[in-house]
Amino acid sequence: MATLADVAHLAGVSPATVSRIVNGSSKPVAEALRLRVLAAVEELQYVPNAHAQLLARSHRSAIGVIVHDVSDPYFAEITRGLQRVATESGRLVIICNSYRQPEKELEYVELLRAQQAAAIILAGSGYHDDAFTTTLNSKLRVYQATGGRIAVIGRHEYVGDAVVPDNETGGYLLGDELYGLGHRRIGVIAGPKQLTTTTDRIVGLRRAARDHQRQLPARRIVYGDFDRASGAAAAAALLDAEPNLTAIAALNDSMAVGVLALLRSRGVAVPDEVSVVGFDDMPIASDVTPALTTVRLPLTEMGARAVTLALQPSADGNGPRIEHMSAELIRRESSGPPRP
Amino acid sequence: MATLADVAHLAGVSPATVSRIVNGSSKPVAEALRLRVLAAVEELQYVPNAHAQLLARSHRSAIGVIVHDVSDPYFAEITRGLQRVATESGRLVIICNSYRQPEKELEYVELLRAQQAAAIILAGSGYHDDAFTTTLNSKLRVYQATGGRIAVIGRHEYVGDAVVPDNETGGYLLGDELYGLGHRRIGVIAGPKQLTTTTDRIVGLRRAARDHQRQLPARRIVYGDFDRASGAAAAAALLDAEPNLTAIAALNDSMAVGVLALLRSRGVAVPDEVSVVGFDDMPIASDVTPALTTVRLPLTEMGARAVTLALQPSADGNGPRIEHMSAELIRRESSGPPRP
DNA sequence: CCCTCCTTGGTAAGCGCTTTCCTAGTACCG
DNA sequence: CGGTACTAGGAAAGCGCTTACCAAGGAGGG
Repeated sequence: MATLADVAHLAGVSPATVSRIVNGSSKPVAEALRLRVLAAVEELQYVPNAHAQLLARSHRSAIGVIVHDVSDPYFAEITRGLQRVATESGRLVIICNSYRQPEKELEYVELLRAQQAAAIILAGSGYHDDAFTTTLNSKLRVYQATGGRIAVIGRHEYVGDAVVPDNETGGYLLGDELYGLGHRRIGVIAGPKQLTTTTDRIVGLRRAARDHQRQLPARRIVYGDFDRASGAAAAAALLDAEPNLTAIAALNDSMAVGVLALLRSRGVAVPDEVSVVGFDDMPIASDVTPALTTVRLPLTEMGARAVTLALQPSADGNGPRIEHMSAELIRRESSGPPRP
Repeated sequence: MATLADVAHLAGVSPATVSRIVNGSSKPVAEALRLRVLAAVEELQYVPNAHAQLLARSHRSAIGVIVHDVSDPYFAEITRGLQRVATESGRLVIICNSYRQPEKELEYVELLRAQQAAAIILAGSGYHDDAFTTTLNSKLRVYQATGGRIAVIGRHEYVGDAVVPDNETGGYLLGDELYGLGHRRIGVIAGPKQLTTTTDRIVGLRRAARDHQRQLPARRIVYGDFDRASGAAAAAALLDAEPNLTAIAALNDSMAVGVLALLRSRGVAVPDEVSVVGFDDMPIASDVTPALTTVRLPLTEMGARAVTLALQPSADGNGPRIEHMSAELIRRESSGPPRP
């Protein structure tokens, strides 16, 4: 691998000069030298060693993002927005998949610290696990203390700025829609119990029930894994226990798609016999039959905001900034009034 | 940020000792010192600077992967397999999205070289653009010359080892299925013309036509973008031009889903009036109605193989190794015999 | 014509770590 | 008890780059 010194030697100048030319430093350099050096760079196919640069400059540049899984469309969207902004300011994005394992998140915070990341973006739901939250928080605080910036997407119990989607309102919109259509016996397929996303959405659903003078009994809530298979399984369990449900609210679209598949296999018509609604408005929501009524979250935008938040230091140092992102009901064909 | 020297100072030992303890070097260290150092590490929340380590060790560790877009399920699957293997051997994976812009690929090769990546995995289709191919190849060769390893997924015109999915056979399987069912007028919705993936799949389709004593006229091939919207648009164009098609083969599932949506909107029954087949067997293929007949590629496996290939130096230096991954027809409900 | 000031390029001191080589201390043998 | 052979820890030389500081030379003014 060609080094700065090699280039300097070939061009017959000092390393300092090469460095200045290659990085476009403010220091003026004679045109003749400049060309000679550039020619040497080209000849040796010189590319500066990013690690050495980082070490010498000692100012961080990369941005780390910790998600449950990038291949999940939810995080893919967020990551896309995030990458756009980061790339615009010439920063490398390091993507870390925790696969919903809390310990992995801790490891990754450490790794990003080791990588001298300028900021860590924590995307995805938090866990209801106080011990873990405390540990993570203390690790984050250490990172912050050494100048690291932190932004969190979709949870709020951590240090650092936050972009929070309005999960509670989203749940409310879904509940309001179903109760408004006249449904009375509604089953809910929630995500993992320990995720705050899950509980927030349920709280919204409950509030809608209350507003419609109904209630949502705990036995009608089944917990899944936010994936398709668990959606189908949960729907089966729900229908077996409560055969006369008229609507099922799945708390994300993947599970809703699973519900749709199960209902089809049992010959249950949607929405004529049972209405189904999802959450997140993933691309798939509009591709299934019937197209899914769901709640849209501005995911790309959320990713972009998180980076922006992380990169621009808070004007005044008073406390973390929080940006709320609103949820929106997308009405499609999978929901309708219950059969009389 | 605490440094090695800080730890050494706090523990009252030399930096060398701390380094040895922290990295678990082979050199034996007295237990008492060891504990004192570990305590200091804990107290200062010391994490070694990865860049400094890299520089000092001067041996590469990260793996770079260049894909069109990770949020595309096709690449998401590949990346997942790749990450698994890479993480097992303690390597950082740097994901680069080219968004199908050739220049971006060149930039990323440079970036990965700067990052001292141990290997570059090039995933996704190549381009039919000789100038570009030559440039990329020369950049890759420079990288290779300095000890970088290269593996390529799904194309073969480059230096380095390759994992190639059998696109041609996949196309053949699709064609064989449709012609075998009795279809005679088949429309094809291909991907971008300049991608080798597209042309390989078409070649397979043509071979199947020949084997069935038919042919596939160029006017029945429309080129899309591998995304849903272009699938729908292409299907519309195809049907307007050739109203009596009995089958449409989309060369990936996203476009097939678009086709399905368009047909539904026009009230065309699938597969009774028109059969539809896709390619890739993305998760969505089994979620749409009717579920999509398609061709499965072992994507996760391909990602994993690519890393393995890249990391283990070829036993004998004779030429790049090529691993073929077989395609498999997945028969679902979207294809059937043409209406008599 | 001399002195000063500015311009341009070079010198060298790190950035935080690893690792080779060395030294001092200990154990063991004759 | 003296000498050899290890052993455990430290000193220091880089890894490839940036940048503060310095020096030399030329221009311009008195």
